[in-house]
Amino acid sequence: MKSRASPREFSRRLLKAPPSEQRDRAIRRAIRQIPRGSVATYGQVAAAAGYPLYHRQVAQLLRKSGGSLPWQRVVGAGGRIRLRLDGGHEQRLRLEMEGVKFRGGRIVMEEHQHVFRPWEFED
DNA sequence: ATCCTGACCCAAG
DNA sequence: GCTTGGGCCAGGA
Repeated sequence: MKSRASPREFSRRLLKAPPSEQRDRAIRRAIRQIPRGSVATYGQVAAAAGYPLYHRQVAQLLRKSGGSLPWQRVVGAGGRIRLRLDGGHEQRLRLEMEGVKFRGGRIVMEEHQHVFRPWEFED
């Protein structure tokens, strides 16, 4: 017999190529869950939406249609702002206006980390 | 089909 | 602490 897919590969295939529209809806829903003064990482948003390996697509979606979402509340792992130049500056200002504190170049995640509640995403 | 590009992530060094 | 390489994935050229 041929070698079988690893557990990780197995789950990856199950979640592979979901309709982009449905995926985007789930991601938007997750982002809208983040309250003022809190933040979540790209990876956490993706996982909360039901697509653990799609953190890059969260960023992709934000680039495309961030205007209709509280985009400033989605940050990089460790509370880092990943947007560059003016964009990054604006994101930081927007967050500080919501009361989010920074230490060095990072958000104080111990205070502002939003914890998603899985059951709020059931259909 | 192939190559390149991201608002990514993380284990290593 | 910071930098890097490799892994990930969709979308556009």
